[in-house]
Amino acid sequence: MESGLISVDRWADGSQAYFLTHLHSDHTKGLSSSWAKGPLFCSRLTAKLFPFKFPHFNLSLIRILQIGSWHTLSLLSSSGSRSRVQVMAIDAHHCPGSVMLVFRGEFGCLLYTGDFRWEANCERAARARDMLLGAIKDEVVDIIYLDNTYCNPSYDFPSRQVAAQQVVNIILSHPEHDIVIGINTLGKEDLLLHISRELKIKICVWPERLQTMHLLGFNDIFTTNTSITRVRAVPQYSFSIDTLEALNTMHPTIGIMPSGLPWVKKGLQKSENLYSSFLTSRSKRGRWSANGEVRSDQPVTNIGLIERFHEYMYSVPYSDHSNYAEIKEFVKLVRPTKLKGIVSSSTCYIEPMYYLGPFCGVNRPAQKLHSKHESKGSVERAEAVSTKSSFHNDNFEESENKRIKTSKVKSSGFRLSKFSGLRRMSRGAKIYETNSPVKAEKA
DNA sequence: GCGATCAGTT
DNA sequence: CACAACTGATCGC
Repeated sequence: MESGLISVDRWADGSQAYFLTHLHSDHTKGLSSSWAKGPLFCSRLTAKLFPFKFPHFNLSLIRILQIGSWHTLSLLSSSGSRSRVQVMAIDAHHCPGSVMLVFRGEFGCLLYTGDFRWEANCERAARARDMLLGAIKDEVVDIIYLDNTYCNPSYDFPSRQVAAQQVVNIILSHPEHDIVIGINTLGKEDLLLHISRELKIKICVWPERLQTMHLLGFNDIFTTNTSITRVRAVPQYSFSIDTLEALNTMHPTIGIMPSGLPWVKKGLQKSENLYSSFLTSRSKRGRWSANGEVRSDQPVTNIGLIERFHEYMYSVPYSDHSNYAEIKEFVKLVRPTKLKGIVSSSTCYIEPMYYLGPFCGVNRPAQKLHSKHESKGSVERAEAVSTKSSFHNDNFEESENKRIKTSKVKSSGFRLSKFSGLRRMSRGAKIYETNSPVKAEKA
């Protein structure tokens, strides 16, 4: 394999520059405290959090990318000549420190989103949007390496703002309960801040998480003292129905999982009314206890599901990844020549071009302005294609499921080692080789 | 002790 | 069941 490469969230040998979009463990697999393969570029905040995750990391290898500024690297091609590469980091709004990366060079212009949430109507998103448009205004983006986690029209869930308010409503409807919220080592801070602000209470976290909060600059909102607040965040992995049942033998407690499982809609495109609130239907069915819980006469603004899948446990669709509509908006904004997914999941991986191909194309500014008039028509055409596609996709998923079920049956009685082969593949990409056309591969 | 892989959790 | 993000066990060095 040729040398002279750039790697993003990928840590194999052979690159001259390594980029980290954010500090979640599925993007740092292969990174360690003893890292010595080359310079590592990341945002200032990621760099600040770095020693916490990798205590003895050689910090002299870290290069900070100023958000919104072009940085120029000079890489050595195999022929010995220098090749100039420019890179800009842009806020990805996924977790603290997370960025997307725009690369320019003789290979063209590439955009690596990392994990990202592209929410409209938020100041921070507007800044990122302006930055991105500024960065690519004179470019044609050849490839987006896309966070395609929820790149499927069936993934529909509300903004984090709305989901956070849903959490607050659940807490308000349980005035006598202790509240336990499952979170990971990084991310969902905004949710906790929202709760703290709305309810005017501190949030309890575990000691390491408090350190992280302090590093992030939140000094007065969080505590490790369980006795001064009824809202507590705990590591998601250590949080189960069993835990809650045990807690409930001491004191009434409910759990909230701000993450993502059951928003997958089954009959979504059917007559199922998107706007009929799950809350309402639940309370009609009497699944909510009577005393002061969420009432059915409140304004129905929640589109995503709040699911109470256990007496003590709620699931709220608070996601740090973009939903399908947001991904679509993003692709329409950038109009890349091509898309590649950076996530390939065990089941139902859909090639992003399958749905979003219609939104790719030339992104020259003149055409963007022009397209205003025609956008309606083109969107409608695209929707038609998309709808059609989803039919095929349903079939695809179904057959996938059948296939897996079949293999399950065939090997019943065994722990399926076959499954391990189907598990999530690691993310990241080697996105540039000098002296060769743009080339990418999943790790 | 370290890294990689696998298994299992919510 | 689905997913992202994570811990923990085990193996080879």
